[in-house]
Amino acid sequence: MTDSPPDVLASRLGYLFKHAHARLLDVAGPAMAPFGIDGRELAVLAVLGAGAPLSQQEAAELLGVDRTTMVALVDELERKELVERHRSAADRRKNIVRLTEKGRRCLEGAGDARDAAERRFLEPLGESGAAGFVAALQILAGARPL
Amino acid sequence: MTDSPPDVLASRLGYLFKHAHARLLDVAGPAMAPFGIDGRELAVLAVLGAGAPLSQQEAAELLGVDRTTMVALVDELERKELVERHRSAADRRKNIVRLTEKGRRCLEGAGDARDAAERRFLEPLGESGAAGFVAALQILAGARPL
DNA sequence: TATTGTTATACTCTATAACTATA
DNA sequence: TATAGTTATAGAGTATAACAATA
Repeated sequence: MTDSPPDVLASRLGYLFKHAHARLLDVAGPAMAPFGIDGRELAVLAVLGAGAPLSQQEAAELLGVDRTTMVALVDELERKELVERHRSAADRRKNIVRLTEKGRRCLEGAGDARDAAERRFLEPLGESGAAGFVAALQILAGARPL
Repeated sequence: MTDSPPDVLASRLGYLFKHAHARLLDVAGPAMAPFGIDGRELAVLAVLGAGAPLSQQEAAELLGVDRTTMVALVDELERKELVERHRSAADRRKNIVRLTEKGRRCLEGAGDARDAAERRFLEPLGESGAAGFVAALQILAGARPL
């Protein structure tokens, strides 16, 4: 990553998104590493642990990834014994994906680590600056009604 | 892209960066398409058009891409007749990459189109909100001293 | 020896198409 | 016929290793 980019790039949103995201990964990646998962896997654990039981496809839709991508993601999480597939009794085409006890502990530990990493990442903005930034980002990401 | 993501995701910076960036591409991609280039190619034209003549490696460092990636990028821009390679007389290992007249016109037109697209993207934040957001993003991307 | 550009190669992430089993 | 999961495959984008020309 470039440390001091030229002016022609410093105002380009695409460049700024890419590099800000890369800096976030620099902080959050090592924070989650001790738990043996990365950010995408943590996001899967989070939606599975959030509330109602989900099928693979339902989880994929929530995360905005393809259902074929979800197959590999669940394969890996199952290999790590963090989730289990169960055929749905109501609709035997569906795989209900459940957190294991180990998965729940991992979600909790890695989630806390990632939250702390995000706070460190946002630190340069100050407390109110960080809150305003996240709110703006939620609007731009379409995660919040206008 | 998910339209209304669940709460467990709406506060995650990685998710927000990914989806905000995707929304930006939705707006900026079509805006640049009439000029036959994408955002990465426009970024190359921009650093080449900014000031001093650059070698491939120097341009690659400014953009934060690998020098092997730059080879393919310059190949494509040369095929479109937007840039020209010239062996440096001072150091014959180096390729100085220069904008052609066509490249300069493309930089100007596509640059304006992209600027307008970015303004539309930021519109929901209001004028001062947008300025604050970009300033914060520059800090987080390391594009601006703290 | 080190550096620039280049090629070949591989790896990650993602998407499309086709198959299976269920509905 | 349509859907959920799966597999195979292919396309970006990027990175590593090795080579030729040059320093």
